[in-house]
Amino acid sequence: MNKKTAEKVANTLKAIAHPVRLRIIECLENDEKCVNKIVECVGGKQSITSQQLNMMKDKGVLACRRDGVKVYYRIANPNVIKLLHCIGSHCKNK
Amino acid sequence: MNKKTAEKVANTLKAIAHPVRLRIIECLENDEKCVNKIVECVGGKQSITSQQLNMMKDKGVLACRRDGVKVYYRIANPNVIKLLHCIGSHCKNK
DNA sequence: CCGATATATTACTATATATTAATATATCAA
DNA sequence: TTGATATATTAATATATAGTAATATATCGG
Repeated sequence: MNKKTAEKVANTLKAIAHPVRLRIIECLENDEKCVNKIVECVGGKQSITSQQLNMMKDKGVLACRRDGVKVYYRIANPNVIKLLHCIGSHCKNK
Repeated sequence: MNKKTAEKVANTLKAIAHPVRLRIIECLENDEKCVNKIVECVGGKQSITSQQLNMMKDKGVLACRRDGVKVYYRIANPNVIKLLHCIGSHCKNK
C-alpha cells in the first residue's frame, strides 16, 4: 500500500472510528432513515448527530437525499458494514 | 451494539486509523518482524515507529516478543487484516 | 408571507492525537 | 565494565477532533 492509499484508508477508518458514528452506521444498516429517526436511534442531540452525519457524508461513508422537509441518509460505502461485522466479532469476546 | 461495545470497536478502529500504522500492519501481515525491519519497511524515524508499535500493542492490535537484543512484533488481532482488505478494496477505486 | 417542523451551521472551549527532538534503557559481546 | 546496537521513553509543541450551546436555514401547509 503506497502512502496516498494509506492516507485514504486511514481517512475512511477515522470517519467511522467513533462510538456514535458506529451506532449511526449500524442504525442505517438495513435501510435509509431520516435525521429525526437517527437521532432517536442513537440518542443524542440533533445538532451533534447532524454534524456526525455531515462528516461521514463528506468522507463518502454516507449519502443522503432530501424528500420534502426530511433528509434521508443511507450507507454509501457497503464495505463499512462488512468492516463493522469484522471488527465487531473480534471485540465481542474482550 | 450497545454503547460500551461501540466504544471498544471505535478504540480498535482508532488504533489502526493512521497511515503509518496501516503500513506497519500491512508490513506484518505475513510474519513477525523486528523493529529495525519495520522502520525500514515504513520509512520513518525509529522513535516514531516505536511509539506507534507501542500504541498498537496497548490496544491489542499487536503483540511482541523479545529475542536477545531484538523485539519482534506480530499481529495479535487477525481481524485487522481482514479489515484492511475490506476497506482497501473500497478505497482502491477512488 | 407566517408558523411549524426538520435539518444544518457557527463559534467557542476542551480534550485527544500527532510530531519532533532529545535522551534513556536493554542486551550482549569483548 | 565498556562499547555497540536495538529499542523505548520523555517532554514540549502543534494540530485535529469532540462537545456544547446557540442560532440559522429549508420546506411546506395554510
